Amino acid sequence: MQRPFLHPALGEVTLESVLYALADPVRLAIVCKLSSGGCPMNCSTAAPLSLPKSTQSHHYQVLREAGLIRSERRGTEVVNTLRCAEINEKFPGVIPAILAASVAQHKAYVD
Amino acid sequence: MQRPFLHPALGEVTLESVLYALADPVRLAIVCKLSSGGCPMNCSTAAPLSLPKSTQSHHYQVLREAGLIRSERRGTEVVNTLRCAEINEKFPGVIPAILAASVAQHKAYVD
DNA sequence: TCCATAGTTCAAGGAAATTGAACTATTGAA
DNA sequence: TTCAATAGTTCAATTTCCTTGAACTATGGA
Repeated sequence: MQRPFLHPALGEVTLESVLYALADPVRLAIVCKLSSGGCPMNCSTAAPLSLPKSTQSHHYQVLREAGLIRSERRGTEVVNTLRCAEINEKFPGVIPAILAASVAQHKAYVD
Repeated sequence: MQRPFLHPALGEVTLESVLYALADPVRLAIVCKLSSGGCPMNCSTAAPLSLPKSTQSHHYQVLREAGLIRSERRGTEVVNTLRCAEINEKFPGVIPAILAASVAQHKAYVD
């Protein structure tokens, strides 16, 4: 058995660490993908392609410790779900506004 | 004459750099203070006390380059104003939600 | 049992944050 | 005009953080 994942309680989640986690383009992309996917996703699926696995692993750890995702082992893979609903209770509107802005920004880039 | 401050055009402002700038506790505090003050404020006034001036200067530079503040020299001091209205056009709701969450977080800490 | 898959951990190199010290620019007073 | 005070900036050094290759662990299937 590998060491279990540690998830902060909602009370331990700070605005600064949430913003810090989302400030990185890779992590924001992961969160957007998890959000748009609608269902739990393993690490390789949600992360941008061609990113070294060790780097991916690090980014998932940051997202986990910030309280943004919950990770569970399922066989050989790790399945991740967003904790947006919880965080939205504590910091109303923050995550939805950021996700919407991220989508809008990418649309603007394509146009 | 000192070199003039450079402010990115709204089109150059990215969500990632805005979040990055706000992810730091000192910079978030500066933005909150500028927001709650309602009027332009010089650097020393808006920054937390006891922070070295060189560190303050660095944080203001990050805020400026992220597009969050506009800085103008007035005599010996630099007067800073928030660019929230502009950014709110580009990324609706992001800044208000973060500012509200920051206020709520500090209230919760006091309680 | 052996191999492939999916991640983790560790260590090293490179990039970024913090801050003391020296500097610049402006203002006001003598 | 000269001097001193005020408000920031710049530079350089230290420390701290990020990225990633290499080696490793754990699970599941052939």
